[in-house]
Amino acid sequence: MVKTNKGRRRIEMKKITNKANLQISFSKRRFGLFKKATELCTLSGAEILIIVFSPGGKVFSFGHPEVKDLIDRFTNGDHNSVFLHQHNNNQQLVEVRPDRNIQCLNKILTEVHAHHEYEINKTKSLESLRESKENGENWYEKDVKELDMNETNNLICALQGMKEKLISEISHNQNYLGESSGHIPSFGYNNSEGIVPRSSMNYMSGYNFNQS
Amino acid sequence: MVKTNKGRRRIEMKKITNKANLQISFSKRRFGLFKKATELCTLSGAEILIIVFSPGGKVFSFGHPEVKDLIDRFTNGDHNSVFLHQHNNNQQLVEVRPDRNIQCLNKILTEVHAHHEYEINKTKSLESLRESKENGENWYEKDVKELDMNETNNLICALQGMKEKLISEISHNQNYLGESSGHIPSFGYNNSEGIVPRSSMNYMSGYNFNQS
DNA sequence: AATGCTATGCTTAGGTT
DNA sequence: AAACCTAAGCATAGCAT
Repeated sequence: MVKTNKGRRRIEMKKITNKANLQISFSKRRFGLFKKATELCTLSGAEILIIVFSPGGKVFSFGHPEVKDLIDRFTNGDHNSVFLHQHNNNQQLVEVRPDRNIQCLNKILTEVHAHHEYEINKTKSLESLRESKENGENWYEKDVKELDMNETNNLICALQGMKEKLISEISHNQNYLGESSGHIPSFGYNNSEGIVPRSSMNYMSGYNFNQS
Repeated sequence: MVKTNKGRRRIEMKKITNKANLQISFSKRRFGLFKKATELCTLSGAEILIIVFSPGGKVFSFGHPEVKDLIDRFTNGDHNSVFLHQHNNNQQLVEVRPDRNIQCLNKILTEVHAHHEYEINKTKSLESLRESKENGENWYEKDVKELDMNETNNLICALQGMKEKLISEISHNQNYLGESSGHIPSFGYNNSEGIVPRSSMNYMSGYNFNQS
């Protein structure tokens, strides 16, 4: 048995051209990345979300422990944020300004937060309309100009609340973050569903995952 | 000068109790994680988002290249998603079902996507109200019951569009994803602002970042 | 406290099975 | 192809400054 194994070799830090090598390397390194994240969570108690869009168009994600909690914490506190990025293949790492980053991250989470309020209002409105429908009313299906007096009153009543909400939004303008309460849409790791322990996989003696 | 350096030593994979060690280890490993992510991006062309909530309450994030693109891609395609997680400190990794994960991730991105349409509509409505205000009209500040005939017509006109939107939402129900177009809120790494090249930092000869 | 050092442990590129 | 093997390369724990 001739040993021709040369061990790991340094590779140039640029996109791998060989397609088979790229797939293998992606797979190994993705796992390595998630393992590092797991270790960081365990050792320091940090909470981490990772989303990886693979070159093959698949999506892999890592979340610990529940992103709902992460969003809550992010939304309520003030934080620093640092972006690291390798810039233009020029062998340098760059740092993005924390204040800019916090704006970026705040934006996405603000969208999520704000949208939830929108969802609540929409649900109420839809229920109100359905209720009318169940009561045999049909004014909401007519054009406004065709409504009779009673139906017009119904419309005006139903829309009164919306008008108030609209006006109140003028004063809120776009600062709708920070004072709403209630459920925030959550995603990520969830202890109560979807967890599949892999009994044959021991953390210390090796690891492998199906990419599915 | 006596060399007492014993080199790296294996540590137990559990939360570090010594607070100073924890901080140093977190800092080093967070950087290592982001470096691995950078390499994975460069080597395979993957696109990655990482958010880390530190034990100290800070938030660090990594994004490449722009999350807008990531959201677009995620929203339009079908993907597989794999969660890795160390479960209950029992030295095993677990895998979360891809179909559950995709639902979770879809949810958050759907929220973002849908909220943008809401934002567009809100902006239009607000502009319409401001326009009226600039024209010296003040019907929108009165209670509905106090409006005169002309003002009532204004209100009905302004609300006609909202009613139509509301009704159209009945048919859409909650399947508002997938057919909207236009700008999607974006965050993350952005080439055009906030990038701070660190001239003294060479990728090959070492690296360090301020945690800020 | 943040950075430098370095021996050791861990990751992984390329090969083999 | 998918899992295994091996040694070179890389990350980092503990210490020093």
